[in-house]
Amino acid sequence: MTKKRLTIQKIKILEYLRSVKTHPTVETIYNAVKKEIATITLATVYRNLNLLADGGKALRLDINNEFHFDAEVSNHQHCVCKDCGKILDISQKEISEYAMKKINCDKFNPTNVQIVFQGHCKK
Amino acid sequence: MTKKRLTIQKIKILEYLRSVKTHPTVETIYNAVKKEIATITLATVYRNLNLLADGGKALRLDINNEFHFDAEVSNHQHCVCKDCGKILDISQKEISEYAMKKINCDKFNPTNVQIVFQGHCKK
DNA sequence: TTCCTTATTAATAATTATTATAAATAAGAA
DNA sequence: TTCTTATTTATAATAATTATTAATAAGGAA
Repeated sequence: MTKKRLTIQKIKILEYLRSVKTHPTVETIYNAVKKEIATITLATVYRNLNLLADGGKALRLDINNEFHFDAEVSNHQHCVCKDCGKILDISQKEISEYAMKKINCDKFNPTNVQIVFQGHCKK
Repeated sequence: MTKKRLTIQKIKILEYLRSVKTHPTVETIYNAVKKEIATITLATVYRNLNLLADGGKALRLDINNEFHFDAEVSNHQHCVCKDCGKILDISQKEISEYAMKKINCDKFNPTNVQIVFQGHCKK
């Protein structure tokens, strides 16, 4: 029962994350928020992003061996280019819904799906 | 056109990976193969696993912020427990097939999907 | 408002995962 | 067997993430 406190660090981080439609890394978010809170540290950004993810207010994507965050938590999917690493959004709810509806595993209780298409982006 | 050479390191790594149905990390694979090739190094294991993944002979899964490898490359899905990090296999081809059939993005050419269910394992 | 408790932050160090480098080794063709 | 060079080993370097601790500040109580 630890009571959470609302800090400007939390506010600015979420504010930034909601303002972009990219899927920024912690480093990118850190650099952006630093413009408003000059003393903020990477550890603070990490901590708050993890809190957001744990609280269901953001997605934490494990892509290209680093974390990417996304404030859009509704059913959508991602495409990752094997060549350049770029991440694209897809919004076809039916794909995620189908997966959640069909999955059948007695040893596991699924709460959500992450669907990542791999391939090549047409530049 | 670099001609690949078949080394015992490559052979033993793939052999081990095919012998397990878990989703070992590089470290785990390294420790296992080390029992047969005492002088093998982590870098060699990394290099060969990445070659396997690039060659389509293994899956490289970005889970819990580290790589997990899987010699089973056919259409299957994974479940990751948010509590203990355990990875379970699901084999419902229709789920991946549906995703590949439905995806519609003019900016991207998908070659495969990785579907990861998140939730809680029933211990 | 002021005071108090303690969650949170900043600053820093430590850890962990992964990749790079260069000399030594060994596949496989000649 | 010899030769070329891809691969390995050993090691160092890098990059991402987490841990530690004293200082700060959120928010409830007086």
